[in-house]
Amino acid sequence: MRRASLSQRAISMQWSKLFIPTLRENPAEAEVVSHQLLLRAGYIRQLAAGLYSYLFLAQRSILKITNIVREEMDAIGAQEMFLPALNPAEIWQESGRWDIMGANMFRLKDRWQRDLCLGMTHEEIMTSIARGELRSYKHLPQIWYQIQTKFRDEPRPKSGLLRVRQFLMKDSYSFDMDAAGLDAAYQKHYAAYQRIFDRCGLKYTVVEAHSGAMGGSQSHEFMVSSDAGEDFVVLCRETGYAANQEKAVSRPVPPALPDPEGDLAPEEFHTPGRKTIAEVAEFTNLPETSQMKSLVMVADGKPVLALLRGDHLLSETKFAGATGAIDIRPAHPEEIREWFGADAGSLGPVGVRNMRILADSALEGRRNMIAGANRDDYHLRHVTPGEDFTPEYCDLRQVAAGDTEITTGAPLEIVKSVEIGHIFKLGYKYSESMGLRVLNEAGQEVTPIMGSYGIGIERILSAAIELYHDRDGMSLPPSIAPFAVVITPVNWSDEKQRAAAGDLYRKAKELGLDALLDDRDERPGVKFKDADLIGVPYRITVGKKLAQGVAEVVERRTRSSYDVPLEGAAQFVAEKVHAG
RNA sequence: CGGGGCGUAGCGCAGCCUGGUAGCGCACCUGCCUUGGGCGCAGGGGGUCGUUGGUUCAAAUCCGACCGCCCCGACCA
Repeated sequence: MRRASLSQRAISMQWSKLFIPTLRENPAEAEVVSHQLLLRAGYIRQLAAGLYSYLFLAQRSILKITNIVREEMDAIGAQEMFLPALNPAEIWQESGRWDIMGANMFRLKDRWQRDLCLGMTHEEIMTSIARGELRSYKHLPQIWYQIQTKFRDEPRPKSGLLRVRQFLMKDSYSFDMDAAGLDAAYQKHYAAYQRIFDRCGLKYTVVEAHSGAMGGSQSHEFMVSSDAGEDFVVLCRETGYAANQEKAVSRPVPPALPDPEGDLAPEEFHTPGRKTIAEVAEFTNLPETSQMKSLVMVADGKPVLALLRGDHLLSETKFAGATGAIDIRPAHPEEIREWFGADAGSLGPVGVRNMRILADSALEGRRNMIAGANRDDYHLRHVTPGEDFTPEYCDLRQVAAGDTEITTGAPLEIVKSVEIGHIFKLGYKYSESMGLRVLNEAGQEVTPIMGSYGIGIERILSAAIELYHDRDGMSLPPSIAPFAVVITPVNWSDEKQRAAAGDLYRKAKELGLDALLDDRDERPGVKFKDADLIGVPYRITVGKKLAQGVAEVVERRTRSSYDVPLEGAAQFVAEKVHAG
């Protein structure tokens, strides 16, 4: 006896009719967990390196994510647009990025041999729209966004959906009259991103990020800690300091041995075959912290000598920032030979005249260290910065394990992370180069200031899987899971269970839940395994307790199980889901 | 772009060294059976052995070239 109003509602999400190609074994090519599970759970299939088809489950999840993004972007007054992915070369040439992007940009020609490319981001297009239409301060501020496919010819696509050649990005762009306006737009995005990632159920950290060589005054990245990540984040639990390793600063561990006192002159000594810091340290019986590391870099074509404490690593990002150069590379061996008269392994700052010498701040105040002599197989002892050579001090080193917070000395952690969002203040880079001008109140032409804000849609899904999985599969947050609840009759050939499960399905739909009915005539084990694998947050099992009018609700993540009266089961789940 | 690994049925793999009928598990189809954690029995379908040259009477197997995919380093949502 069914209620007429309900019996009209068809069961549309019947597992037996859906395409959910789950795999019992992990495909061999998948290394990271999210990649393995996306394949195994039938979310995606690979077409080529860095190109994936999003099957039914992935698409449902992605739609949920984009809806959340859309709602929160709309809530800060951002306006959604849809821009061409296929772009003419000219617009990228205007900003200079046609050349800068190099091989990372997909390029093609049309039938008339005109150059085109596939968009990697949309600063140019957005700015070109703005310059054509925004004329007055009265038109500002504006925030425009899109959720669209981006193309990047990645040198190495990898890790499933984490690094691919075609992906979805929410990118927004703000236009303001002045820095204060940009601050406001930036803060709006910051807050919106927090709401978005909170709603997606992610655990994330907001870190200070490197903002690029041009005009970027401030930048934050939203990071999810994961071994599958490609970034390193430096965190301080005590002070709350959080920064990308590219930008992070720290107090280094003190030198293992105090420097010799006194005003000693550099003194050459023979170090046959000792090239690396470790070899020289062993040979001299002085720790790596007493060595001075000399790296020869080429910054925009000019040689620069970078000096670090022996145990420290150069941060190329910081080095680029310190030199102001765009193009950075280590010098070739022949160049080193030409400039120093010695090979890498015996290089040092003493006597170097023809290039800039940058020294990491950890060398400031040090005395009588070991450095290369610029003569093969020779080193110098008693080298003192500021006396034996004059460097420019700056922060050049990569924060290392064991370093402490720069002001308080509190311990730092270095955490591998996935970047899911990035906000940054562009400044005038595009508005300037592309000629966006508006009149201010005084009738003068001014250049609006811009911000740019991205979110990697697939990365939200991947990061959620990295964060929430166990031996049996995914356990996605209800907000982004393709289904919130699966109703599983243990024995489909049992008429009573079938009817009860159907009723539960309809009830769940009525309550606004994304429900799935597992109507397959499979063994219960198969159904349970599949439900666990695809990560449905709640399962209502209709089985042997049906006779007592009881269904079992299982929470995927905790494995908690609740015996609930049949009529109340859907409501029970709905409350759990809405409680977040 | 530098280094490493792998291409055999939808998935996971063996076979290759030592050339001679292409195999196993899972999945799939049919029937029976079973129904609270990938159940059992029986029968069955499915392969240009990545491509292409070469060696040979004969190549999945030996040699060369190419292509594709994965992983480690330089790039980024």
